[in-house]
Amino acid sequence: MSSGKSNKLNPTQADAVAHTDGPLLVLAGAGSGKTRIITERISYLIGEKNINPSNILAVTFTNKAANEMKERIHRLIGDRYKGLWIGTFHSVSLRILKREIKNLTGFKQDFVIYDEGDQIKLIKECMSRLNIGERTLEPRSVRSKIDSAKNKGLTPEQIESHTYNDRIAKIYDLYEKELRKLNALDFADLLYVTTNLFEEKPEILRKYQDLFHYILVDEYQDTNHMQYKIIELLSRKHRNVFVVGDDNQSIYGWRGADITNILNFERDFKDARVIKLERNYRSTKTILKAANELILKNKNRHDKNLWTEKQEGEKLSYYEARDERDEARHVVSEIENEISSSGRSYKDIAVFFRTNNQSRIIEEEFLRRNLPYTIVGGVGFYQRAEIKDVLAFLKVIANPLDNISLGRIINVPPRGIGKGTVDKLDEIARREGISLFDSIERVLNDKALPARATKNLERFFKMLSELIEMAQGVEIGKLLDKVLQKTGYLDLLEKEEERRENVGEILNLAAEFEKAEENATLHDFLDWVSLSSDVDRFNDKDDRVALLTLHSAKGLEFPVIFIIGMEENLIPHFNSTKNGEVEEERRLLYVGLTRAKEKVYLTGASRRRVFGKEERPVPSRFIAELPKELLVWNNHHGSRITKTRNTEYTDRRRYGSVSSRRKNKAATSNGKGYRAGQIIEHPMFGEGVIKRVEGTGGSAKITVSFPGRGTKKIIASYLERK
DNA sequence: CTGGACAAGCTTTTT
DNA sequence: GCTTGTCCAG
Repeated sequence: MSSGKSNKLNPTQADAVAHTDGPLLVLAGAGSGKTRIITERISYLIGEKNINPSNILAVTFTNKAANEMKERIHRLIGDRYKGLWIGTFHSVSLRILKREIKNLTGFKQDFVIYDEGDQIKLIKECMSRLNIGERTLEPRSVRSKIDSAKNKGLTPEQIESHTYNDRIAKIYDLYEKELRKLNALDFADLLYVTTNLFEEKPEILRKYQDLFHYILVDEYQDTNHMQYKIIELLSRKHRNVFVVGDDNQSIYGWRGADITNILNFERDFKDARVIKLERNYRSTKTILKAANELILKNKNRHDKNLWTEKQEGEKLSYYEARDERDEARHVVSEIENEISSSGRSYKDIAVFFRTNNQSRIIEEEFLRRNLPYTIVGGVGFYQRAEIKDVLAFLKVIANPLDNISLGRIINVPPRGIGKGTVDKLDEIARREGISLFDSIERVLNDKALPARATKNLERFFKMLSELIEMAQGVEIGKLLDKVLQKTGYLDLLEKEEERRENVGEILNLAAEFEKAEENATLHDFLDWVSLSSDVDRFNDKDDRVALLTLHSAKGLEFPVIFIIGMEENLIPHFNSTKNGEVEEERRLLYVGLTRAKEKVYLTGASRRRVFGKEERPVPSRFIAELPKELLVWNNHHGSRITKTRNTEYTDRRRYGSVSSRRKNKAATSNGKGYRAGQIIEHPMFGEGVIKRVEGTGGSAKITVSFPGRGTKKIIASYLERK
């Protein structure tokens, strides 16, 4: 990313930056200064060409990329950039919709955004209403089918007439109607409805066509059809589309990204120029050669050959571990090596994996050896139950029509409104065609429920009404505070350190948001949260090793990288080999390799537990596709590093059997060790039995079952041994 | 209505 | 193996 150290642009780069009018495709190989081209060009347009920043639209793939660009442009031209339209496709669309959606019938301006979880809940509801069992059709796959239809701009009727299952079309149809009723838009809607708006209201389209004299798109290879459509529509008047991308890094096909957008750019935009940036400023010759060689195996690509002036550099290392534990241990010991003998810092190093669940075992090993790390993504911050709960409260306050969120929190924390009551409310809401929220009021007026339920419901309704009233005019942080208190959510978390911290984090986010955005409303905050991702929160200033998926690694760079799980069925992933998507998997690995500046470590295991079953994986076909002479091959029998061998020997004994391993864990962690089955005492909960131990020492997370009080996750230092 | 025990299911990647 | 959903006793 920061390849812009060399202060002068090379001739090709300069050519792209100063390109005059008309469509231009910049095919920018990995590490060729892609971000720099865009930021320099925007600065050039504003600074040299005196273009008004509000006439420029720049679209990126992640919020992080957008923020980085903003910062860089600021550095180049100071405050003159203000007014520039910059953001992700989703956030730009949202901004347009917030202004214009009232012009479309059936939509309201104060809509909320539904994430994947909300979608699935709603789809389940639709399915049950259509009497379609979850066994015959998986809600998850229905969701992705609906999503991909929307990403292609297809209506329920259109997919019905296609080869699609007509049941999907029926669910899709009902789902859409429900979304409108709930006053909600899902992710795909943000793009889909924007295109519809442009197509149905030519005068609105014209307004934005007039506005955007210059349009720039980053990561063009990852655009889907709707995104293409938006760009195509908006650029019809001025025709100044400047897109930057690398077809070799297209890795979001599964999410509807359409690689033909970049492959057919010259066909879609007449008189388009194409500039290729083939000089890489990031990686050593060796790394680049390996990556080039690998990607050559793909057929579907623009021709492009990356080169560099950097030195040869070290060969890639490939280690075939005994099992996933040995793999983790190898990674950790190589990292320790890099730190002690090569003088690197933790933040110079990253570990990539194909699937999130691979991170757990690495994390355990890091904890054991006390290496600082951050996990980017994973069980995402925004996916955590407590965060979703808190946000659901806010969503209901912002939009009482939101049945899905209301359903989530109506009995959280438990307040005596059980399934029976909720079912009743649902029934009334459906029969009367009103929202769940309104049905509560109805029920209370009609006194249609048993006394106890009525009382509980009344209390809840009163509380919610008060909060809704309060929400007017009060700061988001304050409101959040009140919500936590009044709903009793804070009490619920009293003993849950980690969850409380997470809730604290959302309070921080609210405060930060309010500082950054003047006069921000609750709606603005919720929108912002909906469009934020965990990668956006990744902060590369802390001195920690980064643990992340290959997908989230895109756009980043590190001196040293590890790619673990180099096995068939992992990369290429099982699902891709079936679906003929191996080329995308190869690109994914290509993305991973080209993140490295100096050194690449690849690892795989010859045994691995998958779904709790012992498997014997085969090395990834991609290993064989890398030039042999650039790989240093090692396995766990090898004698390359005596240190590795020693740890392995002791570890084999240590992990020989579950029981000996547990004993050992308890015995080794200097008196603070815990193991499952042990009886402990907690100052609040009293005696309990340990169910699970994660990590070691005082900071270990211990899952304990307390008779009569449930299972809790507790930090070890809060416990007493019995 | 609540909590706990148990079973079933599932795991690709994310704006 | 872990998380989610379901069923049952209190």
